[in-house]
Amino acid sequence: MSNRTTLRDVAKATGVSITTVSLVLNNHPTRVSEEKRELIKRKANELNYVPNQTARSLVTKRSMLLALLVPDIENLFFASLAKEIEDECSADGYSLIIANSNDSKNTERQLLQQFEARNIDGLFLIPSSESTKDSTDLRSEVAQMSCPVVLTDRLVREQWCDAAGSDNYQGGQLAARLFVEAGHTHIACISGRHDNGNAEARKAGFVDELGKNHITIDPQLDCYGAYRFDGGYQTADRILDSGATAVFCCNDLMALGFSKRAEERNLSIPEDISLIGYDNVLNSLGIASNLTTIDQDIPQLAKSCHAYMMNRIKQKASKLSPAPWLNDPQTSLLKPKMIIKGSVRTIK
Amino acid sequence: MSNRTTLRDVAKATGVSITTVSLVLNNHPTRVSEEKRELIKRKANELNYVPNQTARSLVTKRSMLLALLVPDIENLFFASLAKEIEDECSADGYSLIIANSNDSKNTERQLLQQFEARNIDGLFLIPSSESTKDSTDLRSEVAQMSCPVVLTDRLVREQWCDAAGSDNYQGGQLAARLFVEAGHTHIACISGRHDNGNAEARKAGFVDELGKNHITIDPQLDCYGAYRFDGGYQTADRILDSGATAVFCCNDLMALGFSKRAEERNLSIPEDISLIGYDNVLNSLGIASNLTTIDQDIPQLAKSCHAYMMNRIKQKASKLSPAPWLNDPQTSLLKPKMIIKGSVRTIK
DNA sequence: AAGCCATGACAAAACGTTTCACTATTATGT
DNA sequence: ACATAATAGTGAAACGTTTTGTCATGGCTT
Repeated sequence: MSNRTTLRDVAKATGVSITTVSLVLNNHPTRVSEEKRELIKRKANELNYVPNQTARSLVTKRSMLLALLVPDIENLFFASLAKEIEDECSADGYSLIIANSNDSKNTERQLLQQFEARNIDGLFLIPSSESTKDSTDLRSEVAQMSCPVVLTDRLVREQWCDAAGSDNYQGGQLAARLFVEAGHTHIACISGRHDNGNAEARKAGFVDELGKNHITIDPQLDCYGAYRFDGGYQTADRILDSGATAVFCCNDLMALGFSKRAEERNLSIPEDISLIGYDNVLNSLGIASNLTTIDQDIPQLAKSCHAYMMNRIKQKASKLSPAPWLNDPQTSLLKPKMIIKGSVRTIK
Repeated sequence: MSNRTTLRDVAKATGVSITTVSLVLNNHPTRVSEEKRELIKRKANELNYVPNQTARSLVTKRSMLLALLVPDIENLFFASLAKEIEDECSADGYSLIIANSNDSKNTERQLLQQFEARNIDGLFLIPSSESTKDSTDLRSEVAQMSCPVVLTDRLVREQWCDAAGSDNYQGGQLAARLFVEAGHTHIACISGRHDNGNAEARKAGFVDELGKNHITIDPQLDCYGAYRFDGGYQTADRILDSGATAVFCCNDLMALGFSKRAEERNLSIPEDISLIGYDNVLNSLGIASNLTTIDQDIPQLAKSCHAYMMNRIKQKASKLSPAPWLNDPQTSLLKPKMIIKGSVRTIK
């Protein structure tokens, strides 16, 4: 509205200059008598003065606004990540714009422009699947931005800016090791054909680790599905008919679908077949489950990203080079954690 | 950063005034020769000029920024709503700030202030549970805002600003009617003790409609649980032991928990007991399910809210009264829709 | 030749802050 | 009594836009 209280109004009401009011309300170290100080604060309160962040941004060149670009806010993993990142940011006085790219490279590009126009102070970027496959376009778009960018969750092959994600390869290895230690040799895997690299890495780690133990996956049992309930449900029959004793699903929803089908066939987990999922997402969905799965520490991931961001923001304030956040890019890969529930049986 | 291209830069590069550049780039109807027009646009592009929305906001008094305050972004319902609202807004050139109140009245208040400071053009507000119960505080906070507010999804008893939600009472009635028509008379209900009024309304509609058909719910079978999987799972035994033939769960997750327990006891749905859920959320979660449930048309809800918002924004631009969006508040209640799957059996 | 209109373009104010450099007043030291 | 220093506070520029009112030019009408 037009009639919000401004510094000028407060100044007028207290009989001092705008400068003084500004100085006092921002608690700047300046010489103003205690009485005036009190008076100004009181009046500002009375008049319901709220500083105009827009005007402030214009002169300070800091908007106190960060942005998070997610491929799909309806995906619980991203929603949780968004929540955690927002918590981190607001603890530092920043607001967060959350926007959806719908995993489209095009929307992604448009949103980067929008963010730039809004003078955000930093961007947490979860690239679209397409951009993870070939990041050259994204890279040049990011280079045009005038604020730090931190690649979040989804890494790209080339390392050209700070990035924090989860070590999916190692997660796959963990799953493999658990199966091996439990004595399984006839093992299946359900992954997806098209993805952003994360699930791919899970499978690679799984397969490689099995290989180290001289176990190979029967190509018949190397299944692909959508990353949803159906993906597990539909491929279940093939695996259940094969006599495999263990299945690794590249995410929990597929594992849930798999177990549903197993149940329908009166097979039980883990008595008849062992199962490992990925993401540890079922409990957050409110679905009680005994699925052994692999957890990505989302709060920790948020912390890492946020830490990178704050560093770059500080650095930017001090340096003069054009895009200091593209120098010396850091990457951190969080260790995944096995969450042991009851879905893996030891074979003697 | 400091070195973004400004209007001045473009003006200098083309040898015209800042005014002219601004006029041309905004496609204002003004008299500028075609050659200059082209030249300006070309140069602006070359220099990668991006208008500074902050500066623009300061003078136009429109930030093109809307905000959405949700109680819990990790709740799929809100996540979907957020996505839909964002889509609506960005189609109009607005950006959306999504923030989490964690259902805390306190955080809610703080965020309202933040939004105000940022000169948002409008706020979609999903009140905290506490505020739905007693909205007097919220009301006065909203009255302090200088932008339109639209109450979203969660209504408050007093109608003091535009609001759009779903008719939960009617949803409960739908469930009751379906059971009645299917010939059920021994009916149970699982709801939650503490909520924001929405699930309460569902239950009230359910109970009232049953009453009209001279059916009452045995107090023994009027159960309360948390609004999660466990809520249904834990109360299941009591209901299953009672000989009830039908259960209405105030949300899908409780229904899922209930059916899990039933399955464990080798009872099947709907052969042994009929079940209705609420929210139609399982399929969006990627969980295939045969649960008959009640759907809230989220895209439509988003459209309604957005329509209210755009009207109020227009109105504000034209009127001079202090807070025109508090006059003549509109409320719209969307009709819920029964999604028939296979979880209700007809008793002959 | 004077008046008028259309065209093409611009200067300057305004938006609400922050911040730098500066002034006016009073107190202190000698 | 004078210089110096500390105290209390202010004026004005700057941030990058939008927008209003004005100006210069040249062609057309009378």
